Amino acid sequence: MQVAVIIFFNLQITITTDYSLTNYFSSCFIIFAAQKPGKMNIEFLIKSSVAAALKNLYGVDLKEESIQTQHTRKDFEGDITVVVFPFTRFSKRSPEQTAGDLGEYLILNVPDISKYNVLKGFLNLVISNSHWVSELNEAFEDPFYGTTKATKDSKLAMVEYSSPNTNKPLHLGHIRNNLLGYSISEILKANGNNVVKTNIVNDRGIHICKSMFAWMYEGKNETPENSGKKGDHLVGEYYVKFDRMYKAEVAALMGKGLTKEVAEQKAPSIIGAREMLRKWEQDDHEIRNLWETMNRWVYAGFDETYKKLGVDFDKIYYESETYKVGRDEVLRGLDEGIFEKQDDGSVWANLENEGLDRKILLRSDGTSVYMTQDIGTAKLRYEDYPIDKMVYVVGNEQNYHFQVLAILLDKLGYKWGKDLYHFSYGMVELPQGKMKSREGTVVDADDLIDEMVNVARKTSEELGKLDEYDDNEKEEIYRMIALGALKYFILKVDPKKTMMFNPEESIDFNGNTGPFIQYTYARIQSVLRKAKEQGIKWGNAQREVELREKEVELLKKIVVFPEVVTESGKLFSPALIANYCYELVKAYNQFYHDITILGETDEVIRNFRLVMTETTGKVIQLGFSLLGIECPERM
RNA sequence: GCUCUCUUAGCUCAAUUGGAUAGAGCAACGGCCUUCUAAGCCGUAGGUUGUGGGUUCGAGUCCCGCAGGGAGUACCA
Repeated sequence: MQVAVIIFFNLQITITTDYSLTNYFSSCFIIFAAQKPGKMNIEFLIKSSVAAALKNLYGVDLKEESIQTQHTRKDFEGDITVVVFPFTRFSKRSPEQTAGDLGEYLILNVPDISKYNVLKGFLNLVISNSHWVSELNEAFEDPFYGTTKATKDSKLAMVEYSSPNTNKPLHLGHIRNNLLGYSISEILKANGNNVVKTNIVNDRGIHICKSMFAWMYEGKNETPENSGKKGDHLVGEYYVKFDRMYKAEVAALMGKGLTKEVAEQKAPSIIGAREMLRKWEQDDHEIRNLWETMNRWVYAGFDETYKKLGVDFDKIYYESETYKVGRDEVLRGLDEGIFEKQDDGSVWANLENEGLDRKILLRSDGTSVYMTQDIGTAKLRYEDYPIDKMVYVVGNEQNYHFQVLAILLDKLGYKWGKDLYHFSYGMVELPQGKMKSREGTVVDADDLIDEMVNVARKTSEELGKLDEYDDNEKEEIYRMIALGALKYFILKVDPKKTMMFNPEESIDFNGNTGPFIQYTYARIQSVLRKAKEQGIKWGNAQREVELREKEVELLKKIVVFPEVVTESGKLFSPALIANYCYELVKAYNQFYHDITILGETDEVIRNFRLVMTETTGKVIQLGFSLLGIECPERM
């Protein structure tokens, strides 16, 4: 039986006036996976034994959580290290002596500890091989090793990601968002949560009106069908055309002596687009039809890109369906005196008491802004689902927006308002700096994926390992490798950090890359295939098998996988999974290089190596599935 | 201006959240395929963790100052 207890820490109650980011958005979705009864995790066992030792030796009561352990560094002998500095105040002895006391106690009381040594204030414990082997057997037997299945009663997390505007195609920035959103969802699932993946499509607003305006004036009835262009790209072209038109008009007006500010308001194209937005909100037939048509083109394009990326959604919200709910909420807030109306008719929230500025909620012409619809969307979602945790995967440029959103929802009386979690990730930069559509430096998602596939094809053909496959199978493998490279490259870096994407260097398949890890997986499958061909059968390893150093290292890497899954769930970090997979694979390749598997004549040892090989493959696949990366059987 | 944030090897990133001698990959140089997939393995070289102080048994990590990047502060989304 497997039990998972999930506890939500609500960190905001203590402070009433401080609305700083840390209070709202520090990771407050903390998961505790309970130990399986009878199968005590070794670190926990050591912690409780240390606690008992401290009580016994020095008469102090310390909780297990306050005892620090870590994996012993490679340069020292041992597997698990207890940090004893904090205990010297109780022992009134030197760190070395204290560590020695504890070591003696542990070796007498914990059978799985075979040796210990002391260095300064560090007590290094050597765990017996038989313990590691029995953990390996558990991993070997469990097809979902390291993960916890959700039940009907598990907590429900809703994860919003992607959230495109419908006026232009997806680019590199969206790719990071989509990969993070998908991966975070998988990681939360693996930690025993129910997850609803959702997408809010920003299908209405001034941006799409700009594309519509340009299409009406310059479009000549161009459609995806008659032009052969992908729908989202076509609409994006008109957005760019609008921008050019607008810039030219502003320049012309400034030439006539208007100031920049006035010219920007008086340009005919922007007035036209605004008029379209106003008509749209009034349900004008002609405008609505054009809007529907152009959005339909865009969705067809997006679907293609999502499919290529391998991401999906359980529930899609459209801003056009939620903004009214938001507007009603704002008007209710106005009635209740939470918000205020300015003379020109615009509605504002005054957040000066919270240390922030005033924020507009409705324009003077009555139309909604981004914030308005986000209020409505949030309300609808909580009506539609019994959400325990709402996660927004949105770039850190919107930190302020989400800080304000949480406060507004709180002011509107929603108790969950302050529990919204903004999973704030860093921007993607190019060697030339930020991506700018006007300067043509945007890396288009479709182009990038196609380019990655081309490189994968070329590399694979040079290596010539897939020659006996037919073309369809080959293309499928090229696709897996290309996406493996792209996804791993992006997910291996800490989501919070700004990352650099160099299109040339990112298309590398050697070293710390997705294809290297996929390659190791393929290699493992090859060994297992050969074993089967030779009629070899393998099963649970014998506990008393003799182990070589590379084997122990690999073994220890395999069995920390569950810990990594838990940690990545707590920290919302696919990067932890990615970096773990790399370390695991590195350990496997060293083992593979130095030690024969099928060539081993001692059947007990050969069996152990096969169990370890198969389990490594499984863990790679499980880990990569949390990143949304597939593993080919051959490459 | 104000708020937030970042700065680790030539480049791209790690560092078990305050622990031991700061690690990988790429790039450079040298070695290993008659043996389970060389998209691999091994080695050499590369660092005053931007800078100055502070906190303590211990700081890349926490606090304060300075320098330099980035983001936000819109009737944009």
